[in-house]
Amino acid sequence: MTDATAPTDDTRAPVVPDRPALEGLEEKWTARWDAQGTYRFDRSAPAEQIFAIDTPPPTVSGSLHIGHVFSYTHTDTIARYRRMRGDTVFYPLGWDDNGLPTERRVQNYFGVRCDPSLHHDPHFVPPAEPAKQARDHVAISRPDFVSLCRQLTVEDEQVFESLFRRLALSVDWEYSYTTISPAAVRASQRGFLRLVRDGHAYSTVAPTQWDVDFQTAVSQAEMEDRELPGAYHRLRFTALRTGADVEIETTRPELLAACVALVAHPDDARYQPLLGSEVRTPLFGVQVPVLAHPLADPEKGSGIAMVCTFGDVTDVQWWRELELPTRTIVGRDGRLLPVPWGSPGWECQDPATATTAYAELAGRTVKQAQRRMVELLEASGDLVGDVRPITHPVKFYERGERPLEIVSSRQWYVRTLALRRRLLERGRELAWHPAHMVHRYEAWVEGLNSDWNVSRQRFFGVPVPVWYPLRPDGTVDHDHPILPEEPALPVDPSDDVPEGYRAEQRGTPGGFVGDPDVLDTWATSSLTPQIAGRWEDDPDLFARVFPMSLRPQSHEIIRTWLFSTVVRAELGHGSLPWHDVAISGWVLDPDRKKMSKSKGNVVTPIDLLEKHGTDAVRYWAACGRPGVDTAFDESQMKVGRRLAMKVLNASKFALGRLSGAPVPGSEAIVAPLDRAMLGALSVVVAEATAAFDSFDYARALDRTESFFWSFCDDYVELVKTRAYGDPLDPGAASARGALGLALSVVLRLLAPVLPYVTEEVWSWWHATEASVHRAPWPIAAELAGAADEDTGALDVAAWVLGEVRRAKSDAKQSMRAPVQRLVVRARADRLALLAQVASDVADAGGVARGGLVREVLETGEPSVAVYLQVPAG
RNA sequence: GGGCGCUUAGCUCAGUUGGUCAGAGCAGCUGGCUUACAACCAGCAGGCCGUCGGUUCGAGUCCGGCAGCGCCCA
Repeated sequence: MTDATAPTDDTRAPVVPDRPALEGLEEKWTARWDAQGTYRFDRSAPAEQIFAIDTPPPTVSGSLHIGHVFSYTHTDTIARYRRMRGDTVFYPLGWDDNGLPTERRVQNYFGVRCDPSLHHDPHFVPPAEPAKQARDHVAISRPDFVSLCRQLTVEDEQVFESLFRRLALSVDWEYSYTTISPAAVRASQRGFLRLVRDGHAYSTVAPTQWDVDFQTAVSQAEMEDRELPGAYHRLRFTALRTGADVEIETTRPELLAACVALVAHPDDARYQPLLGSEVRTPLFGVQVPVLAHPLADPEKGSGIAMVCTFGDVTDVQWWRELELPTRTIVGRDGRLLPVPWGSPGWECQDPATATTAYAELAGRTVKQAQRRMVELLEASGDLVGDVRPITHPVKFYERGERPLEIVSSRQWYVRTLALRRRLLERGRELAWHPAHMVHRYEAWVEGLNSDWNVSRQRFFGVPVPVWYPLRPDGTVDHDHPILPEEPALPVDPSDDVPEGYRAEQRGTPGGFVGDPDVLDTWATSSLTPQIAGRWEDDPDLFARVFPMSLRPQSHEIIRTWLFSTVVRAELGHGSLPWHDVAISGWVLDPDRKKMSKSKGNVVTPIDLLEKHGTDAVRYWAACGRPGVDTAFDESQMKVGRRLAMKVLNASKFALGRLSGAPVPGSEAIVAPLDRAMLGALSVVVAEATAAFDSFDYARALDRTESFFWSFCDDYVELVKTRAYGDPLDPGAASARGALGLALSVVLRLLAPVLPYVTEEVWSWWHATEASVHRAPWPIAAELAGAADEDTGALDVAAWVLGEVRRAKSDAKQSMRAPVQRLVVRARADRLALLAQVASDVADAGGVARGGLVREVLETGEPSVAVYLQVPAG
């Protein structure tokens, strides 16, 4: 039979160490929890009983930092709370091994480079001495490269896992996953193929943001603006009809050869006569139309702009909406391509002149070409006036070093633009903590300007599971992709052969080629609920855990991880991926700057854990309000350590009073002081519970902690004399019962934040196999029989005791100094309360027998007069 | 340029429906070895709650302007 009011049936006579210590608790309990399966997920639980957490999989090739400790602690407090509330918590942790960071690490570590055109070599061994220079790296196939990536990430995962175990994350490690495991690749490819099947994904040639160093396409979510110096150059075009000059301003004169039109605002009177006519470009003598478009800003430069293939996203828009031709001159390596002047598409006034001029530019990087172009224009007299330096935002890949170029290339896209309205609705259905974070999501969805490009021209990642037929002439037929059957997944098209083909047909006319690309890492990470829940591989598990309960994450990846996960759940499952989202803030350095390696202000988490102890570091983390950026503050960890020590010592006192005689039940708790204390605790239980229910671990901790400190400072001092009395005395029995009950409740309230010290104390008076982390969360009913609703008795007692302490301190006396006479003047109702606790107050204050005097006060301020051994005044 | 958030004691921060809300901890100062705790305890001092205006009987608390900081987006 279970009894909600008696959750600690497994108590036993307390055995309290002589000198309790924090040292050694972490090793001891980490091992014990592991051995006992304390945090094991019970997969037989019904879905409605499961609390599933979609934990961020850390990038293991990145470095561990204090931000991990911070945000993962937040999640863990929630997990522990839900577990104590009786939920079956599904709390797996994955490792994100995908993507560029791992690739670069492997290249340098082994001295290799991936060449997707090569095939798997079963006898491959990495070079004994990795070459220093990238150009000397050994070229290997994608499967061999990926295998090296796996090899290295396994080691990295160990480092993370040991930190997280020490941090006491109550994860069930049996359910760990990696984003590059066959199961995750299978899920990712299956998800992609279903998007293709359902028409949510398509491939097309389109202008694409391109990083010229990484040689890959980049999605909108991976781009950022950086302020760079630039300059306006005023270029002179010539109107064909009149021969008049037409001056335009551009920050990218090197793209002049790619010019396909000029545009002006339709209402701009200056250029209305020109609209519909043609002008000739300087140097190359190309005829281009002058067109109208509202995006041309009359205020900017000369008010008329040059449209190129493609200088920026506005060029793309003009190209698309005005149906302009393309003149591609920037190659994928960021250098200017050769141009066949005079041939179709490159018609010009005088091909020989154009060729001569362009010869100065071809093969140069855009930056070099710009310098040379300026010289050429100056020489020809087509550069008008001086260049005007400006600072302007330029698009970069977030990991890149050179500005993105826009190139036309074939990519796979997921249709997100068409989904915008639905995604906004989904965002509003989610419960956001804190609520205002929904704005980040909405701003992002509303600002979407392209479908989600999921192709990446990388090697280590999930291969795009697609082949293409080769026509008899050897060209690729992209319109009839060959898709694998799901049971064949995972596949690597660079190595596997599609149904109906033979390996020898790869790359031959009439044969096939594999898609050389991999999927965007977010295309896989967006499926973490599906991967963790073993979607399709374990339908029973998946049905129980999906949609999940909670997504915890930080705010800077709302536009990437959160957004893409919502997209995939919507397109793949017609649901939200989770009900609640809890956003953690950042860890700032003491100067309120973002912590970063380049600033040298990063602290190694493991050192902190060793220096202050896990509970202390978790305390600091749990003080950081949900969603609020928090300063890194070691002094707060010291406070956490004091709190942990206090738990040990206060428990030693309380449990020391409980040994030797049976612990009284609620019915023995009769002293007004005790009942008032438990009444106050009852309020704290309600507040902490409400706070945790809304994912506010910080508030729950705040309430519990402030109760606990005043419990120690005031209540324990007030009750001490009774607690040391004969256990058979009713006053002593009441004190012992109250101490036991309060300690039990407080330990459980603190357990989510301080897992080690609370477990240690719990073990002093509970059965060996019991864990505070499996104990039921305290509820009001436990206290109901022993608590009085906020009578104020404890309040009055603490007030008078405080006055006594002040008097002794003012008199520079020891707190043990006896008090001859204590006169309390207050209203009658306060005095009535004081009467209930008078002996406790007198005992705690060292007041002589009969020395406590109460005087009723009709008006005026209440006061306490303290007469020490040597009467003052 | 648009959006969101922040601005309370030297420092880090609480203050949830407007009425003991002017608080906590740290740092500082002064005392105290007190049978849970000296890695401790007790006490003291500390602020026109960024600024200007508005609503109200009453405003850190609501509204608007401004300034500074941070982040997101253009």
